[in-house]
Amino acid sequence: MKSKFLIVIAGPTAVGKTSLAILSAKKYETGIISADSRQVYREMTIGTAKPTKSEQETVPMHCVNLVSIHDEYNVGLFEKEALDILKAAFEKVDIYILCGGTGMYIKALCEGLDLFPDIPEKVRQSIHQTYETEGLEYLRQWLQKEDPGYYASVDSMNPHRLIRALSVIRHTGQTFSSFLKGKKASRPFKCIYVMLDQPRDTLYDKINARVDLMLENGLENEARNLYPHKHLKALQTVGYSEMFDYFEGRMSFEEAVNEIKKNTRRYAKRQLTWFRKYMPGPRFHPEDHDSIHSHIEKGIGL
RNA sequence: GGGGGUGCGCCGGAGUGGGAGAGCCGGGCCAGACUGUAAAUCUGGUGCUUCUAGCUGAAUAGGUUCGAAUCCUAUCACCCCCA
Repeated sequence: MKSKFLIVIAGPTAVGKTSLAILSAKKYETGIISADSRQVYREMTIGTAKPTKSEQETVPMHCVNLVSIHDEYNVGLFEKEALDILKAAFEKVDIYILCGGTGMYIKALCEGLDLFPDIPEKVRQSIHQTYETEGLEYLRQWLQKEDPGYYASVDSMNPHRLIRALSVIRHTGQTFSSFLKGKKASRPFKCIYVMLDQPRDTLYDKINARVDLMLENGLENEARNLYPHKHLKALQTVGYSEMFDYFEGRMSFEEAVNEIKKNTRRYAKRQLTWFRKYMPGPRFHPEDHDSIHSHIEKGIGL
C-alpha cells in the first residue's frame, strides 16, 4: 500500500493559512479538513473568518459548518470525525490537507488523545456548581485527596482543569491519571508540518485590518442575531463576547472594536506559545510558496 | 507678561511629604502552562547586572543635610488663574 500524507498547515490567526491551504489543495488535487474549534459552527461566519462560500466550493472542505452552536462539540468528536474523513479520502488520494489554528485539534488528529469515557454534561455542571458555591480551594483539596498524582502536575489554579478531572473521577470512580497513558497513537498516514509565521508587527497589522473588515462585513449584526445564545460555549469567542459587552452597555462600540483587536492579538500569542512547544520545526512565511512546497515534497519523498 | 500648581521606571491612578520602594492598584506589553470549554481557561514577568544577591533611580542641573522623591535655587515641560 502506498504511503499516505497529511499536510498540516498551522499558524496563528490571520497569518494566511486558508489561502495557502486552498492553493495547496488545488495543486495536489485533494481536499481540506479544517482544524478550527469555531468554524465548525454553522451560525458563526463573519467573526470566525470562515472561508468564503466560493472558497468552500473550489475544493472539498470538511469540518466547517459541521454542527450547530446548540450541539455539543469538542476535540474528541473532532478527532473521530476527522479520522473518518481521512479514512474515506485515502481510499482515493494519497495526500490530504489539515488546516487550522486550534493546536489541540491538530495534536489530537496527528498524535491521538488518550481514550476517556464520555462524561455526561450533567456531571460537569454539578461539579461546576460546587465550584461556584464552594470555591477554587475546595476543588483543589478535593482533587488532591482523590488523585494526588494528577494534582501534583495539574495547574491547580485553573478551574477548568479541576472541574474536568473531578468530573471524570466522579463519573468513572477511577482517578483521572489512570486514563493518561501519554502514548502517541499510530496513524495510517504521515504528517508533514507546515508552520506559518511572520514578524509579530506584520501579523498584528493583519489582525487589526481583518477585524475592521469583519465589521464592514456585518459582524455587529451577526453578533446581534446570536446574542440570545450568548451563554453557549460556542459563543465564548473573541469578536462576539466584546460585541455582547457593547450591546449590554458595558463599553462603547469603539471600545469593543479595540477589545476585539487586542483579544485577537492575545489569542494569536497563545497559539504561538502552543505551536512553539508542540510543533517545533521550520517556520515559513505564508507567501514563501517555493520553500513551503519544496518542504512538502521533501516530506513526501519526491 | 504676572501668579499658583504638578512632575518617579511602558501608560494611567492612589499614596507618601527628611530615614527609599525599584512598593501598591489598574492597563498595556512580553513570556509561560494547558489530554474533551482550547478563539476557552489559567500562571508569571515587566530599570540594569554576574539575579536566594547586588547596583542605579523619583523631570534636568546644582545646593542644604549624617541622610533628600520630600527642603532650597535655577532650568525645562505640562496644567490652572490673572492680564
